[in-house]
Amino acid sequence: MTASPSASRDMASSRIFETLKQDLIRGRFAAGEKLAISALKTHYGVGLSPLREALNRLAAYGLLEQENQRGFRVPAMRLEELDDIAGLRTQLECMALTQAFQAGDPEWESQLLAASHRLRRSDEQPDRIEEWEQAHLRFHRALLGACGSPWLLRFIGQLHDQFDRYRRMAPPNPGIRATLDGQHGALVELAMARDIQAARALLDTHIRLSHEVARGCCSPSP
Amino acid sequence: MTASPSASRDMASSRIFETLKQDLIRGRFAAGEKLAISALKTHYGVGLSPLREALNRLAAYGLLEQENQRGFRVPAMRLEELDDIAGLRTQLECMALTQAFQAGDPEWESQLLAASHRLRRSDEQPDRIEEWEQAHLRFHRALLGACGSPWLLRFIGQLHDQFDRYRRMAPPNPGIRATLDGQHGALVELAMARDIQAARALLDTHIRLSHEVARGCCSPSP
DNA sequence: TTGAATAAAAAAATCGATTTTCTTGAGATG
DNA sequence: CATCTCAAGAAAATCGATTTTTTTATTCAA
Repeated sequence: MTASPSASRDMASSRIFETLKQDLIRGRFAAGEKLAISALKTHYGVGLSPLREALNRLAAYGLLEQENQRGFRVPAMRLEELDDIAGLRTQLECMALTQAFQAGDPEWESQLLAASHRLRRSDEQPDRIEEWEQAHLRFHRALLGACGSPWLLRFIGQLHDQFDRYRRMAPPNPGIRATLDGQHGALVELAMARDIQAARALLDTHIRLSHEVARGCCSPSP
Repeated sequence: MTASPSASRDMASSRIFETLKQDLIRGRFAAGEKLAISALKTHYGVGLSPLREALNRLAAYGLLEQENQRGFRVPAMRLEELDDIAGLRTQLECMALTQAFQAGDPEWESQLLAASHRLRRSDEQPDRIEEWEQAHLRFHRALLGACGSPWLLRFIGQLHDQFDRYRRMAPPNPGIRATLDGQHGALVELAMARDIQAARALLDTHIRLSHEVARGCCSPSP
């Protein structure tokens, strides 16, 4: 039973893709920074070919920009783009929520309860940020997972990654954060009751509030 | 003044990406087919590295599937997926249409009229399919281009490419096609009048009708 | 005949080196 | 003093060869 998360069965290009993706979302590179390919090569200990393939995939995904013969660059942080991402995310997630409520079966309810429980546990461990991030992402995926539209879920996931790049750059706001944490539980209750109207309103508020926090990404963190 | 469309200033990987993308949408590869990389290499006359980078980008874009250590495969045609693509495309395009009508300025109107005119000209030349396809794509882009959301436009473009792969595989239907052609002109009129309600209804019908045609992709063409 | 094991062949992924392109800065020119 | 030219250096893109993995073909045992 081999169950390592980043199995070495995967290709080097896939492994470095996932690693770089996480590092980009976590903000380990400066916004607007030009990536020095040979530096990445030595830093991550991979060859040139798999590295370049990963960079190409990330560019197609929207987490990097490729300039003509000038390599790759981390996209700049633009408040205007964050607003676009957040607004569209709200609309797509509300759309998916409605469909998930209509199509959700008992298995979906179970998965949602499980994801909600894991997230609540992570809320209590403020030092384990990466675990909370994973639990949070999985919760939102579980909430909408039953919507029945793979393409909608794909786009929502892509927007979520983009959004998180901004949110994780912003200074934390414990007050708002507590509110957001509570909303996760409330969303589950509304899901069980299939209260579409209230749930849409709450999800809208939830993303809008998170958007407000993320908007701090461009101010200096004191 | 050098103005070639596929300038050789571009990297080989970008050129082969565009070429392969078009060939995939045009259905030059069988659905489900496994791509023989060395065959592509000789057929397109490119090296291995730029080719693999292009394949990786296409996989991230959704026009290819990458299997773990087994290369790349053309996605199968599944009616279920076409329905997903068409349904989501309808919702996203109607969303963008509303925003474009609200934000559209005189420049947008001009571009739309120009694109509409080019498309009507292409309608009259049934032998030049590729030119019509380009004019058609540009018309739909012009219609929604003023919506103000780059991410929404990105997703719509991606869905349009996916949709076209199915539509171009389906046998043509001259009757429906004539109706669809007429709807393009009607959409322009409604755009000029900023009649959001009617335009949304018409765009919905337009995509639904095109969807019906595309659904023929899996039947044998007699 | 079926099924497992394995060796040969084919294909994919990766590496190391080369070619091409961009960037930088010194020196020439107006 | 600003601007231009061009060569040296750095970086990116590409090529050819090697390594790894999968697929196919074959043999042997049940």
